[in-house]
Amino acid sequence: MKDFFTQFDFQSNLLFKELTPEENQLVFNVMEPLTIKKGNMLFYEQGIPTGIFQIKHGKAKKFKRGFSGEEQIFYIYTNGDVLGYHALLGEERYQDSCQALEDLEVNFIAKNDFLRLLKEIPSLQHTFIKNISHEFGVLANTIAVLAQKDQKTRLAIFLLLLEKRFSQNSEKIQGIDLTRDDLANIIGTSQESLGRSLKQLKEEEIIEIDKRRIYIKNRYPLLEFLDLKLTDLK
Amino acid sequence: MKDFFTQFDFQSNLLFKELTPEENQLVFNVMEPLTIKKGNMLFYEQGIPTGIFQIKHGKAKKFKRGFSGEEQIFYIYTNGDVLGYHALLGEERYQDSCQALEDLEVNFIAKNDFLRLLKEIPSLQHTFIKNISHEFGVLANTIAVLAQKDQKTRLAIFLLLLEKRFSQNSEKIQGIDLTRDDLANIIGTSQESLGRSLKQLKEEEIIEIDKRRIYIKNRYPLLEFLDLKLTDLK
DNA sequence: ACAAATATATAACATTTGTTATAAATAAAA
DNA sequence: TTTTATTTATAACAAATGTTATATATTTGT
Repeated sequence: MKDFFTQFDFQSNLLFKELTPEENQLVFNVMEPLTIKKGNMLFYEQGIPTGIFQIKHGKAKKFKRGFSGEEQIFYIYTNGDVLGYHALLGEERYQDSCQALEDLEVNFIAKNDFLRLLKEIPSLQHTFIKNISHEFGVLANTIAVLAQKDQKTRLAIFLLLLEKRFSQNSEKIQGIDLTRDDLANIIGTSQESLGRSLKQLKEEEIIEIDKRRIYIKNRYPLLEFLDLKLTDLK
Repeated sequence: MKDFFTQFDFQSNLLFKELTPEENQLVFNVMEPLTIKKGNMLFYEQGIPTGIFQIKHGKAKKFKRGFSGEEQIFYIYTNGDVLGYHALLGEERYQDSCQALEDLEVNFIAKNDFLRLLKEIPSLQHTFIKNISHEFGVLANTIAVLAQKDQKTRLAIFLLLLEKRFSQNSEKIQGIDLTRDDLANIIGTSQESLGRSLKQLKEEEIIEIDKRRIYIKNRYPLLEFLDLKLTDLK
C-alpha cells in the first residue's frame, strides 16, 4: 500500500530525477526559463498544447470546469513539479486548465524539443506513462475522499496534504497559503462552512492563522481524527 | 466541449474499433474466451497484471479502497469495454480492483500477447495512451460532480449516465440494475438517503422501480433539473 | 497614503444528509 | 417449498452543511 502522502501526490517533481548526468544535460539544454505572473494561465482547457512546464518556484492550480461550468480544482502544483505532458503524450488538446497562484518561475520545454527528448532518452516515455498511471490512482483516491468523508474530515486530509506539498523543495515552513475560495473549492464545500471548521480547529489549537495563511500547530489530533498511524506517513 | 455523456464515459468500448481488418484479426487471434462468475474478481489492487479483458457480456465495477479502507466505486464497465491495460502500460501493479457484478463473458488477452500487439499494430499504443488521458479527464469531471453537487443532483447525473452505459451494445432497454449499496457508493451517499431521493423521483413519476431495477420514465425533468439542453446530449 | 475593491469572519436560520430503528420484500439455501 | 439470509423501504430524529446577511480585515490600484 502506498503511504498516505503518496496516495494523493502526483509525484510530478520526480519525473526528471532518474536521469543520467548526460540525459540531464539534454533536458537542461532545451529548457527555457520563463516568468508567469500571478493569475495568468499556463494553459487552457481545449487549448492546443505547445510544450511542458517545470515550476522552479511558485504555486499553480489545475482545474477543470464541470458540465455546469463551475471551476473544480483537483491539484495544486508547486516547486519542482513538471506538468502539461498529458496532452502531448495523448496527442490531443489540453483537457484541463492551469493558472498561476503567485508569480511563477518556470522552465518551459517546447513541444518539439520534448518529443525529441522522448526519443533521445529511451526511459523517459515510460517514466511519463507510468506517472500518468499513478496520477490516475491519485484522482481515484480523491474521488473516494470526496464521496465518503464529511467536510471536517476532508479539511483535515487536505490540510495535511497541502502543508506537505508546499514544503516541497523549500527550507522554511510555508504554511498553507491559498484563498479561502480556492481551499473551499478543493475540499468541496462553501467558504462559510470552511470558515466554521477552521474556527473550530483554531479553538482546539490545532491550527494557527496569520492573515490568510494557515499553519498546522499540532498534527497529532488531525492524525488521530483521521485514524492514521505515524507509520502510514512513512 | 465534449458532450455530457462523453465527459463521464471512459469510451473503452472503442479501443479496438479503429483497426483495419488485418489488425483486427491479429487481436482476435490472441483473445481467449473466459467466463467469470458473479462476485469474482477480474483483478485486485496491488496484484501483478496478467493481461487485459474485453467484456463481451455483463457488468463489472472498478473500485479502489481509500486510505481508511472503504471501497469506492469509480466506474462501471459493461458490454464491449476493454479494461486492465493501465497496469501493463505503466509496467506496475494494478492500482484498483475490478469485480463482476453478474456472470461475465469476457475475452482475455495475456500480457505477452498484448505487448506483442502493441508492437505489431503501430497505432495501438497511441490509442491506449490517448484513452488513458481521456479517462483522466473523466475522473476529474467525476471529482467536480462529487465536490460541487448535492446528493439529489448527483443521483440525477448518475441515473442518466448509468442508463446510457447499460444500454451500450444491447438492444432492449435495460434499466439500471445495481444493488442500492453499489449505487449509493457511486454517488457518494448512504443507502437510506439514496432511498429517500429515489422515493421522491418515483412520486414525481420520473422513475419506475421493478424489484431493484430502476427505469427512467421521463428524462426531461432530470435534464431540466441539471440545466442540460438536449443539444448537450449530442 | 488613501480609497476602492476584494477577501475573510461570523452568526442565525433553513435545508440537506446521516443515523438509528424497524418492517417488508426479495433472493438464496436447505 | 420452506426457512434463512440479504436487500430494500421508510420514518423519526440528530447532526452537518448550505444560505443569507453583515461586519471587519486585507489587498490592490491610484
